[in-house]
Amino acid sequence: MITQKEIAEMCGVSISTISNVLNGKRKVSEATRQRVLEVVRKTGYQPNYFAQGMRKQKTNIIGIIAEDLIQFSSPPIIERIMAYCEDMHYRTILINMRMYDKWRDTWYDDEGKLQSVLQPAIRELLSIKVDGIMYVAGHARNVDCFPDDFDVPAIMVYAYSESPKFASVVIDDEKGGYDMTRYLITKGHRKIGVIAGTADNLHTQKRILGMQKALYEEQIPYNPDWIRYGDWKRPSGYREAEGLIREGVTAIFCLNDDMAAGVYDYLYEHDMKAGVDISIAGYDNMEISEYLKPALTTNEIPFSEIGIKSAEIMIKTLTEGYEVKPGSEIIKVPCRIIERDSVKQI
Amino acid sequence: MITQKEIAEMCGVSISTISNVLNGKRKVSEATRQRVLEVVRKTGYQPNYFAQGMRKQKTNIIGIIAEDLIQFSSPPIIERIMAYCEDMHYRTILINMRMYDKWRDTWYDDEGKLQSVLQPAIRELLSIKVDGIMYVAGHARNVDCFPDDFDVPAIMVYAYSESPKFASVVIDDEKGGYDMTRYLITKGHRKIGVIAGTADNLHTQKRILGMQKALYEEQIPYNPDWIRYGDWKRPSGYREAEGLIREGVTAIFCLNDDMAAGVYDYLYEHDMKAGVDISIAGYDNMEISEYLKPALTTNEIPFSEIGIKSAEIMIKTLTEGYEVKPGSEIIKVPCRIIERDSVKQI
DNA sequence: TTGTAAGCGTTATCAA
DNA sequence: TTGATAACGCTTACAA
Repeated sequence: MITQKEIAEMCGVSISTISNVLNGKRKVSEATRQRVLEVVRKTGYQPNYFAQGMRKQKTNIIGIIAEDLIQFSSPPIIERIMAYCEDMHYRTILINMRMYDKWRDTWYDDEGKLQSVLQPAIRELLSIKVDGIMYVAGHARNVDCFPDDFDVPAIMVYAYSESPKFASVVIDDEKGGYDMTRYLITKGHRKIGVIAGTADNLHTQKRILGMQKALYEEQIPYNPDWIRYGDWKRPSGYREAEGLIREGVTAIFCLNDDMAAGVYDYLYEHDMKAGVDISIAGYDNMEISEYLKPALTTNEIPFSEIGIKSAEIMIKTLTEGYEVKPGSEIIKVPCRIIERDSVKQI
Repeated sequence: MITQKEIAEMCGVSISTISNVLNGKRKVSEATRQRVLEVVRKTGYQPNYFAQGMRKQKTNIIGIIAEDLIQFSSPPIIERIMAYCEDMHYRTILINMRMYDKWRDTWYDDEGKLQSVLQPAIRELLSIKVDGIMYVAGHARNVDCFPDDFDVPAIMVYAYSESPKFASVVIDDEKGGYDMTRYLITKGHRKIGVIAGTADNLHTQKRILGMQKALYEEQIPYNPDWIRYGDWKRPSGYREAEGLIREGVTAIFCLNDDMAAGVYDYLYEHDMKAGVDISIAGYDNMEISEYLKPALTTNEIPFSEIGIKSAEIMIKTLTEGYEVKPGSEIIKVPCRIIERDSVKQI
């Protein structure tokens, strides 16, 4: 690999001149400048990464730690972060902790497991001297990720930072629950059942809170019997559908699309049809929601916006020394209802 | 950040002793060894990445260039590559070219566009001095990626390398087409329609070739009228379904699940049912295939195996100086038929 | 406008 | 068994 020294020899100038041309730091005569650039281009010179990193403080690299690349939320978020950083001339480096591969469903709230892979990941990024770290969670919860005295700018993406020192970018679950409930009410529904995720989950809690607000505003009593808890998976949707239908609800709001698909399974088996015999709404706008029949009305999660927003904050912090105001920096990105054919007007 | 020099001072030894303890290269008295390790642990010393990289030739990093992280094939392949490398104590660094984001569907065969982002990506990895490069394509085709005189071990994943100097790990499309056709024949079908992808696509061509072989073996004439070309997207499945059904085929083999979903759309509209009125088979085993009703019988693409296999070859090349035998190194990983409810016995 | 030289943190070579 | 020192490629302060 060609070095500045070799270029200097070829051009008959000193190596600092080469460096100066390349970085445009000092006045260099136009003639030598052209000559140098010509040789640089011809030889395909690339600065040695390590030498540069060693010399400078900044690396212009932003480290991304993903809990799990396989989670459906991760690729679109990371894609946008990378795109934004690229536009701003920052490089990114991705560390995939592969939590699911390592521990299946058992890691969410096991601090020990998380820390055992997180700490090496952070150390690795620090030794690479990244300018900032973005933690991309697999789902919303409080994550205790960075110590309070962490001296590298860091952002929590798609989850809440335990420490108020770090900004979080999350979806607005409460508004999401509120909006969908209002939508169902607008469609004439007053007996609305819910198939929620696990009860201890933040998404679950906030969405139900939003629902309560919408019901209250319309003076519709909140009926706890109509709130059933699943486990985010399809069979639990199937399982809870029966009871809810027996209760006589006219609409079922599933807190994710997968459980909504489970409800569809139940309906299919009992010769019923979403949007005809009963109304179904989902959450996530996963690919499958467009393939269910009738297509599922659902709440789209704005992964792109989450990625962009979080990258924006990071770059702003880096370039303008933008400081996170303790406690105030939780950016909530709203979801968007995608109206399809599974909710009928009654 | 603490350095070897500081540790040396703390221990009252020279810095080369520290280095030797850390790398276990030379005999060091047990006493000093313990003392050094103690201080290292207490201070949380981390070797400076850049200094190390500058000094050593090897970095133990494998670079992954992804055409597009958003392609559904990419995350599972990359996940397995990362897992395998991690097990073998190699680090990975991922560059996402984001081809789709940049050019939508227009980049597949536009060498100029590809090279304009590929070359910087390769240069970046070379300047990081990665030990090897794995190119993860978004779909199968011949890719002209590395020059013949490329001196870093490189592997083409999920596509064919233009140059025989580099190993390729691909799916066995011909066998996939063959297997599914045989399966349909076993189920009693002799009039089998195909909704293929674009005609110039390698997946398309090889799968149809496999089908021909299976038909020939059973002495069933190949009827070109029953081969229709779509564009891999759902509406094209819908579009081609009609003609094929009019032709009186008893089964339709769709070369991806998305087009099979299009056929389902057509059936749904015409009050027909897959697995009852006609048999449908897909390809890919995308998530949706399990959600279609009746669930779609399809051919699963072994992303995990592709990832593992390619990573294995890379590590083997690196550690054993394993050399690619020109022309002979195309690893074909078989697909696996996932039998569901969309194909009936006749 | 250009060149010289120090220094970043590590490893490797050689000498002690 | 240990220590001094050169070298890796680059940036930058200072000298010319």
